[in-house]
Amino acid sequence: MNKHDHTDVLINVKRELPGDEVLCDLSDLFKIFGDTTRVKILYSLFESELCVCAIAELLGMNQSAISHQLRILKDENLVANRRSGKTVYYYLADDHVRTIISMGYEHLTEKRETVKKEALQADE
Amino acid sequence: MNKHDHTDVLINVKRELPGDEVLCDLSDLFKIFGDTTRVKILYSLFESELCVCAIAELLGMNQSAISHQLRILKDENLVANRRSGKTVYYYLADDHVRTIISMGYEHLTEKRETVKKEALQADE
DNA sequence: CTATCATATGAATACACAAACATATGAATG
DNA sequence: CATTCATATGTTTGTGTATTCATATGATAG
Repeated sequence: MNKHDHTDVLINVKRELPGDEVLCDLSDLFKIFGDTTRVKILYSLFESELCVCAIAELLGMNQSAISHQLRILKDENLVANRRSGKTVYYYLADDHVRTIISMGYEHLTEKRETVKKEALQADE
Repeated sequence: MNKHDHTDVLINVKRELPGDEVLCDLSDLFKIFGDTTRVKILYSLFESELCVCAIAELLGMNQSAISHQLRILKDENLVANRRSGKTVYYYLADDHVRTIISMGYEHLTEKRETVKKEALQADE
């Protein structure tokens, strides 16, 4: 073997790496959070449950667009809904949503601080 | 106003909702995790730092594809690298990566258990 | 049971982006 | 300094998907 060899390291890594299906499910989950509209919807529901047209009004978007996204969120068990007459109220189905988003938020703010620091150092 | 009105609720929601830019950055961050290849790379780095071709070998993919993804991960400050001669070793730059992924993983396992329970109930 | 409001769904379009291919940079070795 | 190995980058192509428009379902009131 002339080119450099990684079999030793890879043995350990492979052992700890979850199966393909799990990793796909994981990225599929994060894909849900990887859309501005969906994040906005979820964040809005932090405060209180909302009906579809309220969300549409809030985000300045089509009712249809919101409905489509809510369906995706519901299919992934991130939101649930209850019907009251003609209107349907959506709410967060899971506290993990809050945690996951907060975690991302924290990462962002730390990153921003780092950028600030670097800018200050560059000024000196 | 005949159609139903949400101004009251929306006032509160609007007050707590972060600005557009923050929410975009947030979804952009999650978008990074929303790709199987990138999740696999990140998960691999949980164990130990790895050079590009080791990752390529591990995932059975092009070196080019891996490089492109590593660049994206680096731009988002999720991984960093060090050079040792010809080879470049990548490693996790931030412990948030572990937390975020673990959080997603946890959500998934709970969801799986719910599905199992439902299946059991359906059997009865 | 018809009209209207609230939501859902189907189809079409437009855009983003991952992977592959080709090629460039960059470091070490003889 | 030319060659080879390791990685990076530019470009293209195909696929996935968010949004919109049009329309369907579902519920209530008169």
